[in-house]
Amino acid sequence: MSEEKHLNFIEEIVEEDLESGKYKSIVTRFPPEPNGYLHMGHATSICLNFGLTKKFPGYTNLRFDDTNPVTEDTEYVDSIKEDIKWLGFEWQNEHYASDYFDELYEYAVKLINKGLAYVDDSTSEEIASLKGTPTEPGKNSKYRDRSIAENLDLFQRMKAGEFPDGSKTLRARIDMAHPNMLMRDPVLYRIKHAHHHRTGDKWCIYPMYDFAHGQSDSIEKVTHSICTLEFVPHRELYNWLIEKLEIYPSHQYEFARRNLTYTVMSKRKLLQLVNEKHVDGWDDPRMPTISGMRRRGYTPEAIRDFCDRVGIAKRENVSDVGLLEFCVREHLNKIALRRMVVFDPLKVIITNFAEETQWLEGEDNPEDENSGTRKIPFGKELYIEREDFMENPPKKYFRLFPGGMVRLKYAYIIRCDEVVKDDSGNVTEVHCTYIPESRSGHDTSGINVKGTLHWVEVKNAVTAEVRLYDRLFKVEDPSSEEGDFKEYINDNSLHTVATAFAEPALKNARINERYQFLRKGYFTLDNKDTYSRLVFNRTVSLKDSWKPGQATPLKG
RNA sequence: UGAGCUAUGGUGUAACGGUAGCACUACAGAUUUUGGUUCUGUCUGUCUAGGUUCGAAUCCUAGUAGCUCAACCA
Repeated sequence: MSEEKHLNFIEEIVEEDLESGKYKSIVTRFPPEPNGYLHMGHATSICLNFGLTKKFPGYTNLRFDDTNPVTEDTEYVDSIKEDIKWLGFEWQNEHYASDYFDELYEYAVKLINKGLAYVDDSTSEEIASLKGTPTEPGKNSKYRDRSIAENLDLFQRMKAGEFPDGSKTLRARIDMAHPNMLMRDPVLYRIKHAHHHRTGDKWCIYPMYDFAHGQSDSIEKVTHSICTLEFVPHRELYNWLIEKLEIYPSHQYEFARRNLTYTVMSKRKLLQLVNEKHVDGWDDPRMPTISGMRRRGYTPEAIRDFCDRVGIAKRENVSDVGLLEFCVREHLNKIALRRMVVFDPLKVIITNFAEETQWLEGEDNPEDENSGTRKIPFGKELYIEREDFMENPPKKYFRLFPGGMVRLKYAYIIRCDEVVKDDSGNVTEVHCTYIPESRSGHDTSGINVKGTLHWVEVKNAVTAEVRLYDRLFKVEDPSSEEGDFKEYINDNSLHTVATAFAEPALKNARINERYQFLRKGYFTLDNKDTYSRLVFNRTVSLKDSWKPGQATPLKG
């Protein structure tokens, strides 16, 4: 009884409808248009629609809203299906609005017969100018009062291909003075002699969104048709058509689309980024697309968790991408294999260590009792991170400095004895001694050090390319800034480390496996560019709460 | 100058006439062989003005602000 259920407003509606007996079970649908790739905004909708029928009895369909053949393609159909599956959802039925073209045509004839639709010969410019404006009523088209017989004949001939593109439309006959502009005799059908990805050349007239979406919902007996806020004005037309057509009454509900800080979310803008080569493609790891996030190493669990935490409401919002990153870190912390990789090497010579390599053991994941261990080579010559050494450290510097001691993770405590520099004063090598009694797990030295560093043995190191991603934009909300959103692109959103040095266990890295490079962040193998070499994408950095002091950093 | 939608900390979201809560962020501390993780604590909020009520974030009225609508796109 003490269970807390923070239902969002749509779940509340569903719960009421179920409790009142209006429905025994519900039907929802995810209705993408196959003209682009899915992004984080779609993920919200997917989680909502599919989540509803996980929480309540019923099922969810996948339906492609493919009513505009000139922009749509099977390539997108395939990617959309892959993305939904990857996110972890299964649809009950796979439908296409184009499957209903025959029924839709009959619906149109029915409307004509009721005197509720007419064929208009006006050009699109004429239709636009007679439409009025939000503050002024529109005017009737001179074709508005054609006889039913003439409309029937004309519409049939439109279908038969007798007229060229754009020469005629079928319009609903509602009210040109209606305060809702969508009710001012909306276009229902237009002529397009275009090849459709599924129906081929069968049709040369295609229904508009408003004459396909709601009707498809109705045909599929969708109970709760959920869409975003910009469709609110369409609801009146949605209901009008269902009423006049006397078909199954699906109901439309609207929620606010999800925006994320430091990115853009409209298909149009994402397409621009792709076309103008600001990114590497739809699946560039910096893109907020599902495929981009997948390539970057985000997990479906993390994305679903994010959608849950962020919730659903009706007000405009821009969610903090930091929360998404939090969800990603939280999941990855539990599953990622720990490995050591040095990005910017500084050579360390352990002067009192033997020539032979010693193989040490390291746990794969301290957060997971069931995870295994791997062997790590330790030797006389090591690499540490250049930024982990400072000749003149600030206060509270836990890392290595002359005379200072640190632990090398999984290995020994070392003390820095000597710094070797080149002619221009850059540090080229650090000479250290190790404390033999300080081996990890067998430490009897009694020495306590503050810092623990990651490292890689030179002799057995494997090389890898590492790609470090940052936010795609410099400002939180590029779309709301002055001027073009592309002016705010972050030029440093990708930093490539051409040659990083990794411990040998990473030779066997597998696509889809997640790694935590100790003290560096979470990484995964790139799913495209890894053929003969290792390429890692940084999924997200580790949280870093250390604020460097005022001392000057090591140069070089 | 029409119609519609929305206003709760920095962000997102609860509270359904009865103690404004949760999460992220930020900050402080504890623990730590990752300056990670974990744990503890702190800061910050009901758009404005009236009204109804014993009591209002919630209901009413009027403002204000933001968003949407004039594609043969979805």
